Amino acid sequence: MEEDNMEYNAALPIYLQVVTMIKRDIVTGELLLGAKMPSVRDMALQYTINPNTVSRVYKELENEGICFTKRGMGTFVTEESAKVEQLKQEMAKELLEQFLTGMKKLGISEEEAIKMIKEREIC
Amino acid sequence: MEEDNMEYNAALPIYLQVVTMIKRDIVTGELLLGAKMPSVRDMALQYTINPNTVSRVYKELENEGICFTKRGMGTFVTEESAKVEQLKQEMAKELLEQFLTGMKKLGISEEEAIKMIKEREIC
Amino acid sequence: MEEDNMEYNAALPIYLQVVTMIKRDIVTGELLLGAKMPSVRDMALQYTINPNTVSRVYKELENEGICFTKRGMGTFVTEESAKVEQLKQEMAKELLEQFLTGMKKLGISEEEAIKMIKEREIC
Amino acid sequence: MEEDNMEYNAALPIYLQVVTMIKRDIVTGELLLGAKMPSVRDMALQYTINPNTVSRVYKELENEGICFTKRGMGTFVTEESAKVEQLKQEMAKELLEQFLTGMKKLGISEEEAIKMIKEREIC
DNA sequence: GTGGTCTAGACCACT
DNA sequence: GTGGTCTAGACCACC
Repeated sequence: MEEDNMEYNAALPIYLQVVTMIKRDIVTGELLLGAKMPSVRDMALQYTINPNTVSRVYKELENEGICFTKRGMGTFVTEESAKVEQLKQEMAKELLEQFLTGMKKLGISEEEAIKMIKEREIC
Repeated sequence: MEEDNMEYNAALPIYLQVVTMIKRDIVTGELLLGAKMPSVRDMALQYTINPNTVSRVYKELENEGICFTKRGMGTFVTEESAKVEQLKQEMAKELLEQFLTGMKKLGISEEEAIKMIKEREIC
Repeated sequence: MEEDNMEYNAALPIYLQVVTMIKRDIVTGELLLGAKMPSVRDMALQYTINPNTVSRVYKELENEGICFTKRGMGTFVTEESAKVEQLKQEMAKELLEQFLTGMKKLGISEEEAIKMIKEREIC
Repeated sequence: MEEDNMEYNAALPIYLQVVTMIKRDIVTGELLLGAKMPSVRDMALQYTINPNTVSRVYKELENEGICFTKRGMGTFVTEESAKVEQLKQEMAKELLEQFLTGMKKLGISEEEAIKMIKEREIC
């Protein structure tokens, strides 16, 4: 989505931030199932990071079963739609937890939170 | 709440991040209406930031009508509960927007989001 | 066991060879459950490899659940004996497969292989 | 069997590794008794090694009585089946020793090793 | 061209 | 002291 001139959060390793961004692109369909991903060198330029850091990103994504590599061919998005669906659920759940804990810190219950969503819907 | 060993986001000025944390403490009641807030020096130690940055934080909070200063006495939380309630609504709304836009990016509608909250509630 | 002046097989990445050696040390009890492992820098000296390569070794072992890390404290062997037992079984199975496929290539059946083991036992 | 794109172990001289591969081919019958072996040049291409190295391989095989050379005709596999049988036993024994010492290192006895073979057989 | 690996050296946060 | 991360630059095997 927005790669260049990215500002990286100091609290989280760059490679994990890039992992998250790529995951989002896969879930949103910006990166299609089975699609070839940018080469290590290209992505290094896109995200203005070191190629080694990109390798780490790809390795992490591979460990999680989200990508796979063909030697000499490149790195590709998994072809299993179930994997992507699982990823979507995980990311949604994380968002939801952040939201509800944030609300709880403000002293707002889940019922009230749902009510706020619905009221907003009307506007 | 949790001041020390804080990790600051490079993308946002530190003073604004501290402002948010203090607002949250006021909304949750950790800092009561009319209560005396820590001295600039003490808060600088608590948050491990520069006293000048704390001054900026207090100035910002005063501008927003959340705090007021008595010369020679210190800085105090506003005594208007309406102000705090308004603050709570603002912060809640921001959380909600973040949540819903995040979900939208994942291709999840508000209805589905609400459903997820309710399902989670059961567990 | 034998770390220094090691000769590394060109066919397999060094980091995976070291991973295997460490696994063997854990299975044989040379590295006990929960024991502190050498620091990244020490192991780099022991195995005459780069500290970064050791980090990769430790990360791989952690991914496999064989080690865990305490920030600022070091890396430790897992405390779950079940994990070590599983590791032992995996390594034994690999040895067995290598043996039987090797024998098969020589035109020797499993029965004959077993017979050879038993006959050797007598000597 | 598989000559090209071979990966050679840095710990053992290449010529000895090739010797082992050819022995295996003789034992398995891939190279028949008395058969003419490839010319030094052809084998050099097959195994992507230097012709001098092939000469050394043939010399070693001749020393072990596995091959013989007819001047001007080429190199041939021995015609003595007893020699091949002996070779087979030697290679099998080496495999077996490797297997059992490996298992011993894992703390697994010969009886248990045999049991593992049998259990595997059932599957 | 592709990714995979290794080294060297640096800085960081945590204990 | 510990491991974690990042960069820079190199060489390799595979296609």
